[in-house]
Amino acid sequence: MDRRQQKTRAAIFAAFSTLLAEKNYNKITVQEIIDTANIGRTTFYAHFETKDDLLKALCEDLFGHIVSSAIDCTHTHGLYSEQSAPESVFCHLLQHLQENDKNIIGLLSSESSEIFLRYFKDSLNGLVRSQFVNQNRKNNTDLPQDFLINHISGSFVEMVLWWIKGRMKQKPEELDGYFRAVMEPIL
Amino acid sequence: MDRRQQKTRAAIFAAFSTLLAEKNYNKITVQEIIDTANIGRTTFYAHFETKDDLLKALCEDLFGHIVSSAIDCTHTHGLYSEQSAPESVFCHLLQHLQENDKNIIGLLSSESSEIFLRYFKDSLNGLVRSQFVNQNRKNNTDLPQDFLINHISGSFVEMVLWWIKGRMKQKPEELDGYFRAVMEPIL
DNA sequence: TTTGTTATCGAACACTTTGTTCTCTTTTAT
DNA sequence: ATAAAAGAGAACAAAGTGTTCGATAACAAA
Repeated sequence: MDRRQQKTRAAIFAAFSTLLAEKNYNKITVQEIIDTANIGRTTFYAHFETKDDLLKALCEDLFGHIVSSAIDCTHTHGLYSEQSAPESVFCHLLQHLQENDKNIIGLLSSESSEIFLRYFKDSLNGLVRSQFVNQNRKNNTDLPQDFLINHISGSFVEMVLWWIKGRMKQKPEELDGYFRAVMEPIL
Repeated sequence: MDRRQQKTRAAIFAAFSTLLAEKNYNKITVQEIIDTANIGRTTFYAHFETKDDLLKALCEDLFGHIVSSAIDCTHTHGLYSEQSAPESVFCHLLQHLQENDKNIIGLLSSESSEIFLRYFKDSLNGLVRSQFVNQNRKNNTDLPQDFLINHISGSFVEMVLWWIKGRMKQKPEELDGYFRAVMEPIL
């Protein structure tokens, strides 16, 4: 890929992230992104058709990365294989988040956090589902598997949001402990 | 309040809901709302300053209603007072939703469901919190109260979304059972 | 029924944003 | 060095925003 394209794409992503930290997604105009990224109008539209298109690309970049990193983790350990395993996927995800790679934290604490939260949950849902299938785990409850998967990814994502909004005072391991506690009957 | 105002307000809400069922919130223009509601341009702006303002008013109307109805319920029963009480607040909420009062279901299954989901969760959070304070319940876990409150309302709301997206195949009582099962360690 | 008040209407307004097209310049890979 | 590709910048029509104005109709209260 052309170096110029890479730079432009990065500049647009950066400008978009900056603006998202300042104001709501709906209020951000393409013109502002162009100005902040310091690029030509035509250039923006050569990369993305619309603002929504840009959002989608950013999310894929963000969560594709974080989830694929988590999948590597599941190859060695399951979702929560060992009772005392500190290397659980969830803990790994939390640590990854804390490092604030690609400024996911900034986006998840922005006014438009719901958007990213949904994307995050969808990605996570796929991850949890694949683990459920692989494990072929015996369901010790009579709850539908689909419900459980949704409950796990939903609760995790809501917890992450709570964590971030509360300025991330807990350590990832601590938060992982909370999650284990409330998920105890099903994990 | 003037009869004309009531009619106009209702017409705007109806038009807005209709449009939300068709397309994303971001894509809806004030002009479309005006046309669908079949009112004059000036009239719209006499009622609401912006589209966001309209959204806020609609949400307050929706969730103010549903939550206050749930609060009545908590006066007689706690959140989950009796082991076998079918009149739990959560069950009550689910039944209320199923009746589809004010078309909340339509909005929660729309493309812009995240927006309404957040509003719903915030309302619910207040409800759960007040119950926690009133009960002055002994915490059988060592988890922060704030975390628990967030976990309960978050999980509930995520469950509702799952329910609706899955075409609400379960009965409210059934779903309430699921919720009890996964909330077992803390409720 | 009459009267003063008020919501609604519709046209017009300046302004911003959008997405596209054009030509010209610069950068890149080979 | 050269051809291909990417970016800059100006200009454009189209659509949406939020406001102002005067005229009309519906309203509540006397």
